[in-house]
Amino acid sequence: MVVKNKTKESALTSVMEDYLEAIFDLTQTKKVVRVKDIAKQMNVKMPTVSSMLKTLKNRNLVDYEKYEYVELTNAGLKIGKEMRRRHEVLKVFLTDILKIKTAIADEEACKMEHTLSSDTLSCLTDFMNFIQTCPRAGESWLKHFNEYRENGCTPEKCNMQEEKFSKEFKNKIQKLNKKQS
Amino acid sequence: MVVKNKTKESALTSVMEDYLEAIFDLTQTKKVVRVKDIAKQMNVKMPTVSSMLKTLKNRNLVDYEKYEYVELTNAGLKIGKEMRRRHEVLKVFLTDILKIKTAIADEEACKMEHTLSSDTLSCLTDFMNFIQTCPRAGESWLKHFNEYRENGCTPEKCNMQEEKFSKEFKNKIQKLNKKQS
DNA sequence: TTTAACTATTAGAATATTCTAACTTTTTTT
DNA sequence: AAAAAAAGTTAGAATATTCTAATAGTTAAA
Repeated sequence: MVVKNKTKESALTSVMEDYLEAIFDLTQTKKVVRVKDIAKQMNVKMPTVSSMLKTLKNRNLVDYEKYEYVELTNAGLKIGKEMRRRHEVLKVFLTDILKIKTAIADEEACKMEHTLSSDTLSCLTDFMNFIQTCPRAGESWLKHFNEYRENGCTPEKCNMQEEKFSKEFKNKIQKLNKKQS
Repeated sequence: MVVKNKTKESALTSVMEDYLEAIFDLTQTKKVVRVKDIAKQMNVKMPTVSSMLKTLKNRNLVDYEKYEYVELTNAGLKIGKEMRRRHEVLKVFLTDILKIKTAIADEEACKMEHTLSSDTLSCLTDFMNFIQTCPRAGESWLKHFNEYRENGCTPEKCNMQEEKFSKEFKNKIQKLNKKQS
């Protein structure tokens, strides 16, 4: 009996990427990852997870045997981690620059992370780095952006004190720059 | 014989939105819109368009009779136009702020326009308005962002001359604020 | 250790989008 | 107007993702 190696070489779908990210996230939190956990995280039913695990296994992205724990292969880990990084970049932009609420920012980041090329994403991190570094921007500048949003138009308040960002914010952005780790 | 009104009330898929935007774009350029034009614009084959037109017709988003021209209904027009506006907002952000090349910006905008909520999108326009209005930002500030990208780190160049943006840029952003028109 | 409660799998169906191949209508050319 | 070309349609299949219902393993409790 001939058993074919069914590795598909076509591009991953964004749904597959979502599953890899979800599994990656779960391995950070839990000791072991199970079908049920993934189903909950992805907001789908268990049979859906079973079938996706088959797909991911065919592509050598997960190690999985029926009824056992789910583990990412190196290839799967790499993708899951990268999706997580993208998610974080977008989330920081949405929450810390655009001042969007965390819950919503998470949702939107989740959808955007698949659509943006890594080039665009690195432009965005550069932009955030720049905002953080440039003496003409700074924290008060962003604060004025908020006032601007709320009151309409008060840009004359943006005066010129040189100002840096908090260490927390800097660290946050710093981390986003690393592609591998 | 009973003929059901097959209007579906479930949410539009992003593919449907793409088609509506494509048809809207084509009506701006061409006198009449045909299946062939949509197929070209969407990069699909004609039968795919035929079948999508049926779907959109069932939802009362297009007026279409076999072999005739395609027209948007008011409902379809509204959606097509809104998708176009979203596309523009994102494209301006990508090209004018992040300095991404037009062709790539178009691609990415096309994918992002479906994923962002209108709240987030309006935060983004606010942000662009603010950058354009705030005396601490301005055109030279963005220029320094570019230098920053290329050379690594030269934010000390961001000094304090008050500076406004060109009228072209202002107009561009101004237009993006109107939701209806 | 047998039962009960979870957890997970298979089988089969539904939806959405796309394609190719074959056929039909419409338009243009000779 | 007949033939050729272009445009459009239908039918049928493929892929990806999801679901429900029914079944089967696994673990914990009595």
